[in-house]
Amino acid sequence: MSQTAESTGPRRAPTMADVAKVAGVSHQTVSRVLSDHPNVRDTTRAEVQRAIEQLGYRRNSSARALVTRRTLTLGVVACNPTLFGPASTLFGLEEAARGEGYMVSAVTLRAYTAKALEDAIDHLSDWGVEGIVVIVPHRAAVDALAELRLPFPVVTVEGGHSLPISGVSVDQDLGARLATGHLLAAGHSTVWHVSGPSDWLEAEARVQGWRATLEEAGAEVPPPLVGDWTPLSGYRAGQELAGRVASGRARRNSPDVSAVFVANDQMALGVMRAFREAGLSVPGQVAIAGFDDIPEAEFFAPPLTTVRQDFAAVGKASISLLTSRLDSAARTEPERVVIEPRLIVRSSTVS
Amino acid sequence: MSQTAESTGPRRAPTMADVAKVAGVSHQTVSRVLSDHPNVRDTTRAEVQRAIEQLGYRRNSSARALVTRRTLTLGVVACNPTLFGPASTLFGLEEAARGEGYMVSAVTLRAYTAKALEDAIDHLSDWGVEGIVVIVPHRAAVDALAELRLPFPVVTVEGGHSLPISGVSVDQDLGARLATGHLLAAGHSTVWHVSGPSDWLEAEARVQGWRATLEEAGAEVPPPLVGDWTPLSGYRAGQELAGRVASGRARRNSPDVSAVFVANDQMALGVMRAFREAGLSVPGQVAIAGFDDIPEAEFFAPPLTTVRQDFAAVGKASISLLTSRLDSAARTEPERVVIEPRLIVRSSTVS
DNA sequence: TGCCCCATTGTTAGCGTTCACAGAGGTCAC
DNA sequence: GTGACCTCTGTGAACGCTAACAATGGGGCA
Repeated sequence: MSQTAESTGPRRAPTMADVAKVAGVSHQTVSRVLSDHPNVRDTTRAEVQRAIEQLGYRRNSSARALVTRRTLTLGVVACNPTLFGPASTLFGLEEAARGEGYMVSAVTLRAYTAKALEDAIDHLSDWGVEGIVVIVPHRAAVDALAELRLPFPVVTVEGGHSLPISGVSVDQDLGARLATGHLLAAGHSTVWHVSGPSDWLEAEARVQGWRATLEEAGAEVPPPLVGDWTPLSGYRAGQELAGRVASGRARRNSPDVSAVFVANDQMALGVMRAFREAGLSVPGQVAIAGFDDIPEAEFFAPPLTTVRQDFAAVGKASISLLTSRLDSAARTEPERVVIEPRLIVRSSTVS
Repeated sequence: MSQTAESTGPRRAPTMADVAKVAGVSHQTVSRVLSDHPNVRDTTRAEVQRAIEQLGYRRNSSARALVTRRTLTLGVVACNPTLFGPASTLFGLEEAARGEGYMVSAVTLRAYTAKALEDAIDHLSDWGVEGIVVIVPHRAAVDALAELRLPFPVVTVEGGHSLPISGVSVDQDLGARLATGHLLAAGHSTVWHVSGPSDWLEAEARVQGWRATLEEAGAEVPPPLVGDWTPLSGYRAGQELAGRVASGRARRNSPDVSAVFVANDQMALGVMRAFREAGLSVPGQVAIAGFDDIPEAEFFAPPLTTVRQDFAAVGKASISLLTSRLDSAARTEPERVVIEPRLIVRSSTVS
């Protein structure tokens, strides 16, 4: 960190010309030193370095960007960064971007509408980002994204594979299969499901994996309950399920509730609370599996079996996808990276 | 969202001059239209707008920043944005910044060292941020920050009040008093404490508030157990406390464990798990209060009494502090905003 | 009619870099 | 000795924008 000039008055930041004058060279030589050009005599280089130090000079990024046509800035559109998944992805992503010399500017989305997405991207464009990562696993948003023909590369995170856009995603289908399969293997005749909102791609993929696993095993497929990722919605779904347990098979011919696969850990927490309040023991009477492996999951009552997603890897992959497209100006085909989730078995499914 | 030129070839983005030519005016008139200058005839303005639309023109932010000496970019240094607090703050902060026409660039910190902080700030400086918000409530970091004499305004979040730097913080002391007082009022003879790492300012303030409350009530002050904010560390502390309950007063003359104030909700979760495993009922045998009110807290087993911090307000306040310093170039005295926390009583403290 | 003023538009000069090229001076081989 | 070539350095021209000023033309008022 260079010291700021301590002189009096609101003097302007020193420029390359100032450094050049102090070092007794031309501004171009200063530029060469700064960009590590080989053809600079060592003594000259030292002289310039000293002048830079002395003045506390910093290269003006705007001027540089203007002439090089590179802002070295990447944009990120994230939905709610308060959620563990997006936040972790952002974390890994920023680290990777910084490692490659880029700056990350993030914009969050208040609403999941095409308009909001456009506004966010507009905002980023105004600042001259070279490319963007969109972490908005929402169908409407992704569709809107496909409509936009943007002048820079775009990489989606959990954006599905239906569109010709590069993207990184965790294999949600596999994750759901792991969890559902695990429950079936434990001897449950079928597995209920509390899903995320149906317009979220991740939610849909998990439903699909869950359903396919049941069908392949010849198990009955109960109607999924729909939540909104929040613990509260899980709680409501849990109350509904607890009611079914109480009334037993009698009710509507639907199968026994002895195992539930919940589409994320937060909702699973809500489901468990509802069961607890209904006097149902987990896993004694009902086994529960979640998705995400948030840091708290291990400490739930009981510790939650869940599907771990490597969000840091997702973030890293999205940046490398983006920067590779930036470097090879050629419009290559969309690329996709799929990351495998892992089942973490804890006591919410095994007694 | 404007359309990108669909023409063939990798043509450069249109400039103001291009727009001017199409509209049949000078580039300066285009500039006037873009900055809503009043003295432009309506017909001319319309003409220019049409040309802009037609070409898909966007103002080059670098060129603009170069001449106006304003990048309209704010930097944020955040510690682990995976934690609920920092993430929520960032969320509120970004929204506020965007509202005021700024872009937010975030850098995350891997390590809590002065070096890491300097690197992060260096990185932001390289991109020409006009000011930064530092969300690193870590003593070493804040001290390091004070050493740096930066050429732009800095606002800390939870940076304490010992330094002459502007900052926003939640009244941690008050929060701890609320929680501790609540437990004392419920009839507990004293309250144990599981604190955060001692080099975190928030942790220290909470310890202070807790201790002061006990002393003022004439209650015994048990030695605080130290955690690291993670559920696991809470779990360990919980095991330790459970051991004390088991061995009763006999042990070391320390007071009964019938109430625990835990410095954050995640650790409280760990403590509760330890108690559960030790066969201790909450709140029957031990009452527990946390801090933060993470979304999950309401669904813990049992739902957790905790201290809610309005992180969104913190983020918003930090931006308004920062932008006000940006506008009034005058070096005014450091300002401080303190936000009051609120006690949320749930069943972990009342049976 | 003549003058001033205002609304509107254009012209010119930077902002602080990098790039392309030119020039100076030395080394080397013939 | 001289031309080719290499190393090092400097000069001038962009990059795309805004700010300051100049210029034009019309209206109002004496």
